[in-house]
Amino acid sequence: MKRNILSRPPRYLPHKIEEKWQRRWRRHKTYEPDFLGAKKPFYNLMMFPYPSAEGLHVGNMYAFVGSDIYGRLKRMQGNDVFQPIGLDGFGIHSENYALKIGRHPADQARISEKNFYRQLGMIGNGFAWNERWETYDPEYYEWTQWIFTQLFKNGLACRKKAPVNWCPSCKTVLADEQVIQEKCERCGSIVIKKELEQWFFRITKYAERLLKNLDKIDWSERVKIAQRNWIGKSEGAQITFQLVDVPGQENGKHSLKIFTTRPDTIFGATFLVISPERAKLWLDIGWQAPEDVQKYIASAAHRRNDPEEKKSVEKTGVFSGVSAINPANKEKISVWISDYVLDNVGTGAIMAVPAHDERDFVFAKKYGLPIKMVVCPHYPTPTCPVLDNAYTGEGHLVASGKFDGMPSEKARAEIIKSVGAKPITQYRLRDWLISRQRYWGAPIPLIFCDSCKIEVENEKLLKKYNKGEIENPGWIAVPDKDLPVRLPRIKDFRPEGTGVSPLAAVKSFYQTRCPKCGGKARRETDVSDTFLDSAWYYIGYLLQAKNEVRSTEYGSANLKMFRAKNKILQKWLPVDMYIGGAEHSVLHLLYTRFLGMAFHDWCLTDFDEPFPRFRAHGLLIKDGAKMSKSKGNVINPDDYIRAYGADALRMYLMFLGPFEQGGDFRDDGIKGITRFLERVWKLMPIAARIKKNEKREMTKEPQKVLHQTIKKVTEDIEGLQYNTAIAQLMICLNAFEENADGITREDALTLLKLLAPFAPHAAEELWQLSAAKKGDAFRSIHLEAWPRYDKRLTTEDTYELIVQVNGKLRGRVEIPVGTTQTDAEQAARALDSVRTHLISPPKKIIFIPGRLINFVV
RNA sequence: GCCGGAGUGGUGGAAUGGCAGACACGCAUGACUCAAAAUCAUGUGGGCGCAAGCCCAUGAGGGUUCGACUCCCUCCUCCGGCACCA
Repeated sequence: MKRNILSRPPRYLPHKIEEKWQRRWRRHKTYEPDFLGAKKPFYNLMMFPYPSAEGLHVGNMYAFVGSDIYGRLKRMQGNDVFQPIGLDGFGIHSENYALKIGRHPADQARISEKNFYRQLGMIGNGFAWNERWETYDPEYYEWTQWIFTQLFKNGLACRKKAPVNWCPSCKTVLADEQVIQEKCERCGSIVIKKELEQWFFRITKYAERLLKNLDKIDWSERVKIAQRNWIGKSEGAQITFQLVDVPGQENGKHSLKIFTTRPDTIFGATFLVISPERAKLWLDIGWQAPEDVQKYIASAAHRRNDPEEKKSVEKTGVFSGVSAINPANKEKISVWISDYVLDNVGTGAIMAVPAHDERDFVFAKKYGLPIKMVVCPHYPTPTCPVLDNAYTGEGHLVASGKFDGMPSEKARAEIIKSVGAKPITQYRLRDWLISRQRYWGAPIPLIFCDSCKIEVENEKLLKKYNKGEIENPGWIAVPDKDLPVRLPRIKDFRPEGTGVSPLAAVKSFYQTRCPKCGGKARRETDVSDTFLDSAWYYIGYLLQAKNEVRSTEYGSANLKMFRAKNKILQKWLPVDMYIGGAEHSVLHLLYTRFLGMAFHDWCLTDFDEPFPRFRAHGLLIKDGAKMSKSKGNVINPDDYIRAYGADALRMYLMFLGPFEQGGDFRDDGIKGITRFLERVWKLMPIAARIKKNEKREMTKEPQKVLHQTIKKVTEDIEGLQYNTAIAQLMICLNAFEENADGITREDALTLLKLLAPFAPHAAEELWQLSAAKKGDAFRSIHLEAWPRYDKRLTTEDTYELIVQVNGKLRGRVEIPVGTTQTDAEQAARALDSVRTHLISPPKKIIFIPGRLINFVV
């Protein structure tokens, strides 16, 4: 084989080799780990894509290649790498497209699937194809449903009536996390609030743990910060104010609880404000409010639901006529109703301290309410400034009775005690709204039985129910043996906007028997949020491990199945390296952590953080803007792969900027990579001429560069600094070409190994041509050992000393490593440029061995 | 408004507080060619200078330091996230 290339050096023709190696790798199961026998399991995961009909775009490829390079390094370093692939094809995103083009989502899924897998195969990643699966596969969503029933049985799923986000275009409710700047995450329509009864997952039960665990996981800092903000912990107090002047009621009969993080400012609380929703509740229980107040309450509620009006930041409000007593100073203050108070935060009521809260200040100014300063930033200077906006910082208390002079931080606890308030921790995080009134999703595996509900209404059970021991009366989980609840193929899958799923019109679907009493019962017809599908997929791949043990063989015995796979789960989980987009900071990544904790608490797994290490990749943009269909700047990798080959595109994508930062896709740079690969191609036959044992006198330079390259490429891949790793490979090639006679075959093969993660096909082809002997069984370069560097060769024995005068570069001298300051100084002074600038004797000499000498005059 | 990230040649981008602009793209000139493409060679931040060389330069302005792209403060611009969260 070697002789061949010597006589007729082959040209680099990517399309001739890439498909060949992709096929061969699959046939030889090059990237399939031995799940039970693996000695050093390494789970390398990249967020799986949702198969949009347009196909894989170059941004997906960017992320996948970045993950693959890391995985390939780990594999060559001797790990058993598992790098799965699948499709997140259930859910609104896929369904909306199907609706748009008028094709059934199930049919569209098959089409997209084929196209996606074709494209994913072309990019040259080391995927374990055997374990792939799709979230809409009934075998997959059987598990999704089983997890749902587990959440239900463990008290983490509950049905609640609450004001929820409703997308008028997608005609379904959405979780808080899926509302991006008041808009639907999928279609961009402005979301409105609707009061509906829905299924929720109790993620709030885990709020503190989700927050605290962030400290122990190794994640991109920006994602941790996003999660911290989203969970939004705030510590404060619940304070009770007695109400007076309630029409037709005795004073002191009613009270109002408010939440504040600044109890220290209570002496400055000059009025209270309640949300319009809260006020409406008062009306409902018989409050005789003046007519204008009633009017306001009705209009404010309307405003909140109007997509146009809700954008307004202008605060409106009305005096309720009711007053309250400030428990700190016993002053009588007015109670207002305003839309700037949110109903779902705290108690839906606040104490307004206009001097120390921006919003209260604006409101007080507008309605001429008193502003009383109680925290002074300049204490003990008695004069406090006249405020033209609120002072929200810390200081010392004034006008606060016996607390005068106390630092505000300290006063918080003291005042809580003195007014008999309750210290409380609040989270911004809300429960995860899981129901969707749509068709294309996993049906929620619950059944409602009227007669079982009535049972709850007997006295004994009712007591339990009231104590919170029985939840969701009448609702029963579909037993494991009846899973999956198959999504029927229906003709009319269009969402109606009536608040129910299209499945609610399918009698054969919802009519069923109660698993408990056997009576007539009705299935839940909503489907679950897509994010439930993706919240456990990392386990899903492992459940697929070794194709022969598929869930069908185990029937519906899911728990048993889980246990049967336990060895594999224990061996491979948690995920060693997870890479994905930062846009999932508070969506997928939060939900997955929540489920991970639940699994752990149910003793299904022995870890509570599924992704101890996560890195967010950057965004690939085009002409400074995000790639999107609407802008028409989405790039399909197919054309580029056809023209330049997958290897060139891979390397180009990785070369255009730091992986974690992203970059701008401009195709003029891809040529440089092609040139590089062609030069590597030409170098191999030259290097092959010299065998190891007849080693010529190796010039020191290229060998040094090679070992520096091993070091740099290894470290850079570990740190996801792919752009500089590629630059170093180029430097190495440049050095090799300059000394083409001095390099050996071994040197060239080492360079190939370093190139392998980036350009897997080209590296494989050249490796097989140059390294493999005729008749040998196929052994992929990607399973070869990663090169190690010789420390002696990465360090120099002389160096260029930088010579500065007053910090300005004046020259350099070559001196041996370890030269003393005196000798270095002497060498430096010998330079003409130093002599001209050193007009007077230096006051000070800074000498940094190995680097520079600086004469300060 | 708050919280992140970033601002460096014509372009993408390199630089543990120590040679600013690695590595590429592009461009220019030359070689090869009838010619072009490809390839190879050389040059390529700005200003002054025949040259050696000198000066200026990392969004703007200050500061710390012998020395700042890098650390600190103030401000401007862009990108991303959150947004009346009490």
